[in-house]
Amino acid sequence: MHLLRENIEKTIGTSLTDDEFSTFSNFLFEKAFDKKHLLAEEGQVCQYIYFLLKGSAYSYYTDAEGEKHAVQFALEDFWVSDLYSFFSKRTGIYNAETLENSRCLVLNRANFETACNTLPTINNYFRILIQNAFVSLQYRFVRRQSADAEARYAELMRTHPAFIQRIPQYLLASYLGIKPQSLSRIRHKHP
Amino acid sequence: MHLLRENIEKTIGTSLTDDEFSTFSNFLFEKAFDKKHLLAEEGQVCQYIYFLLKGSAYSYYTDAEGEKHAVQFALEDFWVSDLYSFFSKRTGIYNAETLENSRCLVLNRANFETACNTLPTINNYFRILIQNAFVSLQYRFVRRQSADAEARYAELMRTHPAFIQRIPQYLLASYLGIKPQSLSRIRHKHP
DNA sequence: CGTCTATTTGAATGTACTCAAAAGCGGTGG
DNA sequence: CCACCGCTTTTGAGTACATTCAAATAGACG
Repeated sequence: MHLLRENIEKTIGTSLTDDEFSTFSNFLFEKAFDKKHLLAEEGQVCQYIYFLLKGSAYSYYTDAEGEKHAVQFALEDFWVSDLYSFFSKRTGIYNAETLENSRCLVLNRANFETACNTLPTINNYFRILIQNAFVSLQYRFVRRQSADAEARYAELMRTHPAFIQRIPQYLLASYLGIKPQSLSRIRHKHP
Repeated sequence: MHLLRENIEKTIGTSLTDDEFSTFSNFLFEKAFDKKHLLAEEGQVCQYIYFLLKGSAYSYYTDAEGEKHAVQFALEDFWVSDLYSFFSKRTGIYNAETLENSRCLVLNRANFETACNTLPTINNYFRILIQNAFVSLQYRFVRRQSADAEARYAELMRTHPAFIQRIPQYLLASYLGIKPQSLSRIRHKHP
């Protein structure tokens, strides 16, 4: 729980009062999930977002051929969900699932909206969080367009070494937009 | 100006009071720009975001080889800027420039922050705006990973016909992550 | 252990790229 | 007005990065 408080304070750049945080934390509940548990499912309207206290998870997109494409990885201190569905209330197009046994703080949409509308600090927190997510994704996108697989992998190693350690290779490949065979060849060249 | 008000009301799903809107509009000023005017420049900290009242603009990333990659197009009713730099206050890595002679509403960062911190409705507006931008970009990203150039172009035609009309082909190609020659070949096949 | 999943390696293939050049379009000035 | 210039689009031929298909090896889990 204090992991979330730290995350909020780090994100907005100021401390929370105990009161503010405790008000917000009443909107959340803690829950443990087994490995491979589906947190969000394509075809369902996604009702929750999850803050990882322990463990790991990822979200992915399944294309028409049934191929899965990793969208986001979440380790401790990350939020994960199908944000498309959560924000738009529409049928989900992504899946999210745990990679390890995990403990999460869970926030449902009604509470998310109430918190945003009644706690300016929290509204701010989520605005900044999503701003950061947006600029990160935009950068990942332009690198996907402009750099080859080898350079993108090198960049991932540099910026997210924890992913390389904890996420299986075929998912890292998918995240980079290549096939597991290609990533294996890249790793072979650069030990 | 009323274009912005409509955009806000459409985005947050409720109307603004005249008072709220007029308070917010005091943070903005209107400005005309010639075609090819740089709105945000790589290497500079980006101080403004621009809401297009008339005309068009786009943002792009320049890679190590000097190749330009279109990141976003903006027509009337769109915001455009280097959001990475604007939000983070860091040296910009994107450029933004007008494609036609344009009129914009300009919002500087200090005013953006003041507006977000003093006008809950506006904070909400920008949070939802960026949420929408995020989910759109995420979808564009997974389609980049999972669909070939032809399918991505067909999708762009369907979802953003106005882009096809008003944006030069070499920029559309770049936006799709392909070369102008390739887009030309795709268009040749599918008239 | 045995089975299932993940990773590695090899060879052939394909989508989009590069290089190259021609044709089309648009604006500018003589 | 049209001739010219620069920029955009088209078309052709050869190429490359990553893919597909295939199979062997390695690793994880019950």
